[in-house]
Amino acid sequence: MVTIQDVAKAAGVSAMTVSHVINHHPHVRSETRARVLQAITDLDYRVNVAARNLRTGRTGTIGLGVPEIDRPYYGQLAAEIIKAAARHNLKVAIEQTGASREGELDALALSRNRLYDGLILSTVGLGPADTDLLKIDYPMVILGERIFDGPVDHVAMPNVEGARAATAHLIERGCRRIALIDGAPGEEVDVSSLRHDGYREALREAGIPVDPRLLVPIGELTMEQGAAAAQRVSESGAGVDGAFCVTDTVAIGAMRGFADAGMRVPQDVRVIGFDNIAEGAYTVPSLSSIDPDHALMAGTAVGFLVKRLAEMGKNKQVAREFISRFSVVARESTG
Amino acid sequence: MVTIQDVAKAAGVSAMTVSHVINHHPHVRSETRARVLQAITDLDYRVNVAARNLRTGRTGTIGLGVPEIDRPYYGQLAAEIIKAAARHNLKVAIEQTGASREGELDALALSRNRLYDGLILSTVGLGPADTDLLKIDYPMVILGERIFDGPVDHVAMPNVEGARAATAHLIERGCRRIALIDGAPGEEVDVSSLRHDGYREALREAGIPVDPRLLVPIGELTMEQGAAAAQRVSESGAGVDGAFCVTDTVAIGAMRGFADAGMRVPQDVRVIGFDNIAEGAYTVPSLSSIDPDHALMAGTAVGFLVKRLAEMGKNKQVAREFISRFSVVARESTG
DNA sequence: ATGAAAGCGCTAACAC
DNA sequence: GTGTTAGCGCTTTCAT
Repeated sequence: MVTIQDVAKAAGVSAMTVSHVINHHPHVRSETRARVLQAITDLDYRVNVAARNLRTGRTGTIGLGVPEIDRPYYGQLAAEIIKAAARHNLKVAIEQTGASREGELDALALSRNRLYDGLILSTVGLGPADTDLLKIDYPMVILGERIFDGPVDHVAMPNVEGARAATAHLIERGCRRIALIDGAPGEEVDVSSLRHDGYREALREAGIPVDPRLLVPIGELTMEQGAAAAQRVSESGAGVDGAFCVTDTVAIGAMRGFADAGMRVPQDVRVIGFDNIAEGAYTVPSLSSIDPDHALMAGTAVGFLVKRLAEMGKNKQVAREFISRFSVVARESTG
Repeated sequence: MVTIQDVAKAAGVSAMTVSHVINHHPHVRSETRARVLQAITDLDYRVNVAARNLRTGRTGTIGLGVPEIDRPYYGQLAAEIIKAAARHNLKVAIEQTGASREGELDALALSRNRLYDGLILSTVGLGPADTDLLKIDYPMVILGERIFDGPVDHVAMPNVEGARAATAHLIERGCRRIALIDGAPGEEVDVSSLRHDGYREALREAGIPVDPRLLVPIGELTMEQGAAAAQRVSESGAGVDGAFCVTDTVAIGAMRGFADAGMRVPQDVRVIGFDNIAEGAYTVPSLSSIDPDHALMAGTAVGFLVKRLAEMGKNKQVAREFISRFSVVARESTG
């Protein structure tokens, strides 16, 4: 293995000078720099990342904690985050939390190992009760929900407003018996309950009462459970004519479930989701959705983290917060 | 920061003993071990991973190079690989190669930085011409295609056989004018050309001539291009009554394209894909596919890599190779 | 503009 | 079963 010493010897300088060249420090004569660069090329020298890490305390890698990387929404988010991180010369390691509080706490615990320079954590299981656990001196950005008051950076979706707009969109299209297919209510203030609030707001504004028979909670936000929920509400005799699904994944499942129940989308029942995953444009019928601008969220989250990294050791700054914009994407499923 | 020395002092032993305890070395008196563990707990000690890396030359992280993590197939593969790696206490960092030869070469180049202990690379752009570039002394597993003769481990799909079975399935269901929607032919022996071969074999076995008008190459294996291709072949007057799509993603797009062209699936045209991504079970109609057993492939790839890691420094072993099994998943799209 | 010294925290090799 | 020594490759500090 070629070390910085070998390069120094070959270039007739000290290891320090080689280090200066590698790290683009200014005070190196250009003639010296050229000699060093030549030696680096000749010997095919590569910095030993582990040694640099030990010395600098940085690893050049950030962690990304998501429920499961194979869910389309998180895959698309991860793709954007990896690209944004690359612009800052940061690598991204993926942790799968399994959408559980325990998994998310495990991801948090990693921070203490200083395996990564920072962590972007997409929470769905943690709640306000866990605020204290987030009070760690470690660069971290919580992604997805805005549920903690603690001094931690957030990049959030416009959950309530987006859900209200989605529901209002169905109402505009003539729906009056709108089902809400969302996560089972828990004690945590999570994505489902925020979108649940938006649904209720839109109904109230339109003067439509909430019918409990149209509230269909599911245990997991999967296509499978979305399909089962749609079938259940179709056959319940509640007279459903629209469905707001808490995520696109659930919505795609729901469209499948309605088809199985003999309901046509959008003629018999209109369906809208949330997230605007890429697949939604290609389903039959194509899926209307709320687009929270993934790329903007991903870029902002990485930007927040990079700022935190730069601030390490300095006085703690106030928590940054960003709530993404959204737009209603009307496609065939609400046509 | 608490170091191993601090723990040693607190426990009244040497740093070496603490190290032995941490690394589960056998020859430590259980009474001593207990004292050390107590000190670790009391001080909330964490190993400094960077220091350990420098000393051992291992990082505990492997790289996974995929075209794009937001494509369902790669997301599902990555999820399995992360789980399999976790069983060996390995973290996974994701590199996106953009499905280009350059991106894949970049991922390969990372090996020289020794940033990861090894690399699992899902190739779609590299070809036999790049064999020499793979002759590096670095633990690596090529995933997805079996196209190199070099001394590098492979985990491959049954591409030709799977494609033949998919096409044969369409023929069984009565199709005679079967379109092939696959990647544009290049010089590389890539996934498309292998599945192309399988398609031709099945037609030959059934005595059906290949009609060039039914061969629809696309530039990128996306839903968008799948949709465009389906529309094109529908409107070409070639009388298509079936379509084998090189991936499920393309097939989902193709079903959309057929719908846009006024063709009903499966009544007017039957469609089958390849990969059996989770979404295929929930499309309307649900998508028939070839299931190459992702979990088995992922587990085998990680297993190969772990074996290579264990062999580092020893004599080079012969390249391992594994070709996954497959099954035909018949759903509504070929009903 | 360049370099000498020191040491980041850990563990392999060996001694006892 | 436990401890001593040495050093992994790099960069911070400070000197010149």
